[in-house]
Amino acid sequence: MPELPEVESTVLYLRSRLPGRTITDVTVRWPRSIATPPAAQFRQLLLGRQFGRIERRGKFIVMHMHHTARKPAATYLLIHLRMSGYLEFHSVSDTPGKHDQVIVSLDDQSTLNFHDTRKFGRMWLVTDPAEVTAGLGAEPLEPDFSWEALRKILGAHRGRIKSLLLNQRLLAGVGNIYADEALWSAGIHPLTPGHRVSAQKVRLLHAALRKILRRAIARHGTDAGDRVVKGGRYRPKVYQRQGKRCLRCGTYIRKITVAQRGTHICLKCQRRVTAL
DNA sequence: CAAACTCCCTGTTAGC
DNA sequence: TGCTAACAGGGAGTTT
Repeated sequence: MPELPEVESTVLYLRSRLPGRTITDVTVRWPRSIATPPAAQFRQLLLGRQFGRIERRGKFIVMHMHHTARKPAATYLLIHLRMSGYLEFHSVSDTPGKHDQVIVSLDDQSTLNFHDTRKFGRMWLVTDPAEVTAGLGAEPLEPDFSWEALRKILGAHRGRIKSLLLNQRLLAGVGNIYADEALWSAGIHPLTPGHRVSAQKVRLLHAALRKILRRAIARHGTDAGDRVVKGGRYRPKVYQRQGKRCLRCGTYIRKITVAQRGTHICLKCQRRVTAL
């Protein structure tokens, strides 16, 4: 499931091929993949446009589309891969796969295919990316994201820390894999109330988050066996390792449910905080 | 403010 | 073997 590192890897990949390319056709095979505008308009507005800068905000891919004489309004194409989406280049002569929901033809005989088995992914075409990303919280890899900034976020909430880490309005880009990895690394139990995480643990969590996210980007993300991220070489330390031994202490990794999400923990390394 | 639940989807897996 | 039901999960929305 694409999270910050997987989306960042996708962005780096797209940057190597898309800027400068012009769209010659758009085929929407599953209209609900387009959040806005309606599919026909989406296609019409994209025809003849050229790709500009490509960025990431949280788990969103943000692509600037150059304006043209006929289409002067600034336009941004945003993509959220959600559970099962990924982007892949094909040749125009290739037959689209069963799960290719949107196909964008380019002026170099290639196509950009939005493959999405579970159809949860979405694309937006807007004049201002903020229309989509306005509610997002801090970028954990931004230089100004200090441990004090994390402390301020956690200190303001009594909810379970795992829920807080997954909340995109607080932190942008962290999902189930890296939330579990960071909490294990920092030795924090996922049910700990945010405001009860000690300053020392916040420091550890802050360092762990950044280190793990950077490391995962360098490894092109995590291949969690869902084939969404092909060739990702980040190896989780606890995620999906239930029943195996903790790499730090040897205790068996447990799997529990927190906030309706599978959560992997080492009960010895991640002590539950009960004292006030 | 927090937590739980519902919905959107389909491949995978467990159960019979 | 073949079928069905449960399950996973990001995020928006609704209910408790």
